Amino acid sequence: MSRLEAGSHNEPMSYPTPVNRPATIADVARVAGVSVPTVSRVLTGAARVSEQRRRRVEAAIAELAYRPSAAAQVLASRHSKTIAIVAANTSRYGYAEAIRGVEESARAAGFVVIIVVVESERAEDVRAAADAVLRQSVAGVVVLKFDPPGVGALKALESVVPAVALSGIPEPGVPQAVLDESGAAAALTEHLLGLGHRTVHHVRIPPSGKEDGRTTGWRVALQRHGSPIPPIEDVSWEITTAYEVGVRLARDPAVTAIFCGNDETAMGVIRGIHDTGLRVPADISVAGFDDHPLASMFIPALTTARQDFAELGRHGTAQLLALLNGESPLALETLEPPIAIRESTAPPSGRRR
Amino acid sequence: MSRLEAGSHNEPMSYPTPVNRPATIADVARVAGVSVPTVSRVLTGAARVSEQRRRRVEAAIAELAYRPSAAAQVLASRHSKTIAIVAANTSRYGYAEAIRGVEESARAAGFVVIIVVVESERAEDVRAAADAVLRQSVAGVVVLKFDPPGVGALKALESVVPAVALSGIPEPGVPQAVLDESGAAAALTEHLLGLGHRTVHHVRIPPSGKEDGRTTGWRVALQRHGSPIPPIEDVSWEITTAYEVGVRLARDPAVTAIFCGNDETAMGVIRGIHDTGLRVPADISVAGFDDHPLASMFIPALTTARQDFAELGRHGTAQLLALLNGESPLALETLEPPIAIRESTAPPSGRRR
DNA sequence: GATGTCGATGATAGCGCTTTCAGGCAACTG
DNA sequence: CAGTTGCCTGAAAGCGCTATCATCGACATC
Repeated sequence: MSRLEAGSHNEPMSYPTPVNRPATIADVARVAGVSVPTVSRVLTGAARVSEQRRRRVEAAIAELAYRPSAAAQVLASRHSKTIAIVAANTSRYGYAEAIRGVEESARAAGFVVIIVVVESERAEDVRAAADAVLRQSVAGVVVLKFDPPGVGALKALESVVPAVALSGIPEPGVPQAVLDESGAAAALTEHLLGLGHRTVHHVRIPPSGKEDGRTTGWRVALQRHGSPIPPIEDVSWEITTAYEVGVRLARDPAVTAIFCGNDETAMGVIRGIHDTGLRVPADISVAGFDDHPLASMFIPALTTARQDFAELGRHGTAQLLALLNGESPLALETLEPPIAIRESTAPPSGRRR
Repeated sequence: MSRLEAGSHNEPMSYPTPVNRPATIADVARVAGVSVPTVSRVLTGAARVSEQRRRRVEAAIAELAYRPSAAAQVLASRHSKTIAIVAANTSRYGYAEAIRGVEESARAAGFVVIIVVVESERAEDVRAAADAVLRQSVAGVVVLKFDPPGVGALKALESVVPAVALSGIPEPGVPQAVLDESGAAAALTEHLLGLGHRTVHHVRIPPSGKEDGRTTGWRVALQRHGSPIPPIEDVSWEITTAYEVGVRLARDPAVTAIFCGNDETAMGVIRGIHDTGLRVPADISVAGFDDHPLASMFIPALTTARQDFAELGRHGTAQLLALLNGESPLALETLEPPIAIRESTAPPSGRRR
């Protein structure tokens, strides 16, 4: 540590070099007895350095516990090793899992992740998020395009910074990884229809745009079967709204099968049905979506579509990294969620119609 | 935009100023007809600028869609506006909620959040996380000290960078926000004992250290009542392990009440009990912990302790911000989780002993 | 009228790095 | 042995900002 003071001869003598100032590249160079650029070269591998000097530099780095400043590196090299995740939410199941997937892949590739929340789809919130991203000089962005704020953020960023979207609906444009929700939603609806239900009601979670893949798949399957299309029940992310919808639907004798936008909603709906005295699936069948970790523990275990959000995040990140490498990645990568038939769906009882 | 080229007279004429290069402070200064430091002054508010110039600068900023580079600001000012969240996991319920709380408060205070995952408690993983944090020149860190990796990361960082811990056990040392788990765990255990159970079994989730607050509270309550202390059942984060423990405990006729380390585990345990043909709470009572959003929707609804992780995150962040402001915050801030008695606990049936 | 005082401004010097660029040296040519 | 090569190396410049300092009027003071 005293060696850190070696270069301080022309500093005011009043106080010595602060002992805890983190070491800089100049400190390393001094200790190793080489020039600053040489240290930089061993750091970045930009050019060859003689074995002997490399060793001295590495020793000095270890001795000083030196860590290059990311900020300085970005400034000088104009290359950033951070990527931003832009999302409207960070803690709900699908979101959190997707973020986990992105973080894992990013870290594995030596990137650091910043997380930028878009509060709403209002222009000012979208702008605030975009500003935050752009000020950070990130290498690229992964946008969770699961909802209107996500859509807005993507629009604001796609032309300014390398971006990939994670989404539930394939769409031309930006590179994206998509979990094909509409196919799985249709399969689930058809499963219910195949059980003998005359139609399937739908409880919709806040959609990403005009209509999301889950709702579309449901509608398409009903149309294909010539089944009537009942009015959609909307819920918020607040699970009690699902509970209330469950209570309401249970009171309508025409309801025998319900397809819910996600598993949490399905659990709320089932609980609502349960509290009216009806049974799932004996009286009413309920299907969820996502295969939440608790879906198979719920009583009854949920019939649902298996969505691997973490995998989605990993794929998206891989695409972004490819993009940054100049490889032009497939603009679209689709994962097909398989469906899991469990206990919450069964043939209609006949007691209802 | 042509004004951007005003300063490029001595550049090679071969190609014009790249049109999409983001504007720098120098561009703003040129367009506004002021010096660079003046622009900096209106940006940071570090000194007064005449009304007239301030307007011109603001107009130029808007015209050029200028956003100061965070990296350059950090480098020049030695003050960072980013804080790091260090955590072993980002997507499990308590973790995700705590992260959400931190992010919200940080954003409200104008900070950007980077997320650093400590893979395990192994020295190399801890070091990797600490390195990542330190290279980013963050203003401070919030460490989720919920598990051994978190404990390790905190140890590695606390003396190097302003840090606060989020935890379940009050501990002297670093400033921290704590959810007093042991009190709530004891209350839950006492609730079960009060119902007439001879003792309470415990299913432990991966603990943060030797023993976490949930386990301690349980043990203390049993001791206080002079109840026998049954061997602890351990589960991993994988919910199927909880299921298996449920099956196993159901087969032991001595088991009439179970206190689980968290709600997900409780649901797995209940499902396991259910699949052996026994009923909760009729045959066995089960209590969870956390008040997961699904806890009240589960059938039976879970008796549990209400933990507000997001609030914990907000408190921790507030402490960190105070610390950064030089105000020395309370080194310890404790939130008391109240308990919620619901359907999954009841008096013993007498059919078991 | 000479002298301070003060607020607003710009010139200048870095922050900690990477990136030219030119030099030095050894190993090859012919 | 002069004339290339080619590889390492350090000097110097500069990334986009902020901090420090000197300057310059305008105004107040004696």
